[in-house]
Amino acid sequence: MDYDPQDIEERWRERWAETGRYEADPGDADDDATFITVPYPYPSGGMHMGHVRTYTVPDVYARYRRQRGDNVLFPIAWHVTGTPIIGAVERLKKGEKEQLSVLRDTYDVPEDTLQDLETPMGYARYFIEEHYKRGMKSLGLSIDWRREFTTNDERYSKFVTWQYETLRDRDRLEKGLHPVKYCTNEEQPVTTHDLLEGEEAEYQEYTLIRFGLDDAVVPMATLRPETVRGVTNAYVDPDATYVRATVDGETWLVSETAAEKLRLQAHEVSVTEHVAGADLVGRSVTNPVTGDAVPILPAAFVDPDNATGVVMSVPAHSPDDYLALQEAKADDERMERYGVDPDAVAAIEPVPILDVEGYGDVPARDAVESAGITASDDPELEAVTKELYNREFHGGRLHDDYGEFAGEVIEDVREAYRETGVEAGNFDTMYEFSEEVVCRCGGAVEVAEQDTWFLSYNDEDWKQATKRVVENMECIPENTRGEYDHTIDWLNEWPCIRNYGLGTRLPWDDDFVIEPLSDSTIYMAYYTLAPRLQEIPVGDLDREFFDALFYGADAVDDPDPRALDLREEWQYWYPVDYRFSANDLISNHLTFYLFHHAELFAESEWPAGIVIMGMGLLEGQKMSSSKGHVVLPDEAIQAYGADTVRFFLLNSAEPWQDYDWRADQVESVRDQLERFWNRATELVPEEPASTFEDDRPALEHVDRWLLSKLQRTISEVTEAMEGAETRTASQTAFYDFEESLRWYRRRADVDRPAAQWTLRHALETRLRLLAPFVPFMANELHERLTGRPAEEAPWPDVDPELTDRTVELQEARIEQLTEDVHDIVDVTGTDPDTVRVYVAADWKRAVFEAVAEAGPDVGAVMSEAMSDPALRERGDAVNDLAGELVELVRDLDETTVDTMATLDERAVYEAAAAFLEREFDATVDVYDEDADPPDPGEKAGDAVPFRPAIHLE
RNA sequence: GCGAGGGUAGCCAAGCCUGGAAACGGCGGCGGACUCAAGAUCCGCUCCUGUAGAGGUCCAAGGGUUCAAAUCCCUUCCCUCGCACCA
Repeated sequence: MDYDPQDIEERWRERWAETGRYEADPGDADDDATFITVPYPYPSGGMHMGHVRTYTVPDVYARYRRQRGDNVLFPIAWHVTGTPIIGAVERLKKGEKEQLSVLRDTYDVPEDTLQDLETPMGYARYFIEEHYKRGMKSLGLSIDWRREFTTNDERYSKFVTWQYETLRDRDRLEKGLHPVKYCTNEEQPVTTHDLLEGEEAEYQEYTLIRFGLDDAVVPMATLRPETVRGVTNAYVDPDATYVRATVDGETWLVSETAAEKLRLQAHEVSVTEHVAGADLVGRSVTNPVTGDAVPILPAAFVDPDNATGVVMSVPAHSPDDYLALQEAKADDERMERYGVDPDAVAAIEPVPILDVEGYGDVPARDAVESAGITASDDPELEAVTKELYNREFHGGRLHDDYGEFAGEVIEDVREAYRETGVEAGNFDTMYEFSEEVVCRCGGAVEVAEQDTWFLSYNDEDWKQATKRVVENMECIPENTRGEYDHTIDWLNEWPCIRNYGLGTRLPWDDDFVIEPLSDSTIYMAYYTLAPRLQEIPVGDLDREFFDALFYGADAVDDPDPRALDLREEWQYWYPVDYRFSANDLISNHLTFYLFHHAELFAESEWPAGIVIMGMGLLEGQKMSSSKGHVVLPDEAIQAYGADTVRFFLLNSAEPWQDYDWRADQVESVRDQLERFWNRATELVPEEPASTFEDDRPALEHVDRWLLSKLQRTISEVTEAMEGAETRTASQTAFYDFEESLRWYRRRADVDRPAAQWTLRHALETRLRLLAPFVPFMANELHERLTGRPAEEAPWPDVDPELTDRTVELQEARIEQLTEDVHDIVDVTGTDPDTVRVYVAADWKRAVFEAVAEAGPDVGAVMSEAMSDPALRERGDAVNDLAGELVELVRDLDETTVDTMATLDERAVYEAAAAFLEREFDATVDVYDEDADPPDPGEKAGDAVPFRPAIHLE
């Protein structure tokens, strides 16, 4: 019967759906409950091959644990919180070309369905049903479908509400100011998806150095606050409009636009007077740190729309400032026009504040001079500046007048220096974007500061508790452990609410919604409750209900019995044994997951393990739905079958390694599976027999060899699966054993009943090992072979009765001999009629015994051998041979060597003579070297134990 | 810059932790068997040299440790990913 994956797979899908095969419920207390999760998909688009492995790896592990007898729960749900889906719907409604192309071309959304996607939940629902669910079912994922939910469900919101109320009570939430993107036209915060320009823009935190001018503060914005001692002058744009304004009760002088920005950034601002930039030029301002008075000079390069519109000049360390100063000095006329005394300008000299290797006293001068730059419009200036800034930041050491910071490298102390200045009242802070940002409505977007709730991931005791979670957790691969610790150390407060989006409202202020990374930290617990929670009215799911559920009957005055009932269910499944996730989520989602479990649940419910998965490429390149560079699971399953897709994904790399979906490789996998299928069906009997154990025929040497290899396969596959090494496991069960089978078919008369029995036994075992990977094919064949699906059969155990080291070693000799004869045939280009094989003489054998006795040490072997008078005579020859044999034995364990010592080589080769005659179409004669054999090629003397001499005629 | 992971024969890729095989396997290529033929299947070969199972030169580059290094150490070059308030 031909391999027809579509037919086979469809039948199993139906069967699994009809029987609810993977629905898991709590069983007996002594059951082994295994709970496996994976981040729920975010259906802002369709599922493509990049997602497929993410869900297939945990499925394979789940199937493995089930075969090992565990009660396994593998659920899924849908993350619809936040703004991406809303953004996608907006773009669709506006008829954006790019968005329509992604939907129509990349994800094949039918034309008449597009309008259903015009509401957020309609959009989400389409991709959930038509892509994710359909794809997951096609792939045969062993999911308990009764437990699915979305994060927009009202009961889920009740659960998140409980979580955030609890966190607030425990002081893990705090209120504070936070920079947000704010559209000045729409007068509201916007997200990255709302932007027309500047999606890449970053928040830059400027330090404002509070220079003084009479009674007013002139805040100079800088990213390098430590250069404050090197300021020689200030610059304003003489043509721009500045204002005198009251800012938080003080008088400030800033550009007109800066005043507006300061107002957005939580300052009280009222403008009292407009001032022309030119009127400020020529006046002097006082440096708050040094107390020095420096002049304000005119400069056209000052941008009044950036930061405060007033900049300080540090000519010793800024190439721009250095050149601007040179230009000012060279243009007396211009200075005079603005009422600046040219002599005062001429007197300005750069003031160095740090030393940096590779530059002289005045690094900026060196930098521009060595690059041959003379004008501030030189295109090379930017690169030179960047280079200098970098060198100064990473290697610049501050001069002595920096007090406690003297001698320190900028990189290490900039932040501390800044804070000291802020505390002393000399510095302030202002945010600005790194580039221009424009809203889709056309309005300018500025940085605003808004009151926000934060999760206090910076709390030291919370960090410590989370580190204990990591300590007790299994990290796969192990080298990710440090990354969690690193993230915990570095994590700061996290703003956990947004102004809009789908999801749960902040319980005490429904203007805000809890953002996606914050509403998904403990939802694994919700899986254990989801189906039965449906029976409980939403109104009953209050704080008390969940307190009773998660903290027990004693936690509340009047516990709801339904909550206590659910508590048992939760406790049965929790903790999560393995969460399968992706590398880039360590620095946020996964660590949040650990934080919240550490805080909210007892140690016994903490995450037990996380498996990190690598990412997927398509034909060597990153997948991208916007470029259409994706493969949809449906297409691939249609073309190759789900088993092929699964096997390729699991077999081409270990879960934590990156993999590359390549059509030619996938095709080859499909061919391999087909070949396997064809071979297997030849062994399927007319009537399925449940077992052949009762009528096992007498086995021959080769049969025992294959069965012994099979035992080795079982133990290797099992060990690999325990470590979630799906590549090693599938490689071993499939390809490696295939190698053994190839040899077996060559060696054995496979029509014998014993061979048939052996092949069927091996097939049955292998189907069970492969069932997690290719469940459709493995179950089908196993059922045809034995009457029950592979997944109903237990995971194979190693049968010590069938493990036979001696047989394996014997067969290895025959393989070696065959290969050697082949080599000689190839090299000589002859076609022998006679193959003579000479087994090493007895004394050589004795040397091997000495090696086995003394171990891999030539000296020890020699003293052992020399005690034998017969060997002593042969002195040098024994020494040479001992060296050779020690080499041979070095890597082998003692049991193997001892077994080798008992091997009767002559008998082994003679038993294989018939095979060798077939193989080479020649007469094969086996002789003892020391029995005076016919030796036309004078080869017999070359024989060595386990390496017989060969002569071809 | 910081943190992580890499660079292995035409391509993909194992081995590296726990030094001791020109280095698993696949794809592609070449030759052969079977066949009317094609496909499938099977068997060889696929760094260089070689009419005897061998020798030579190799695992980004350069040094070092060692009797012995793809494997350990150092230096350099190159690639990928993350560095947040975004899922």
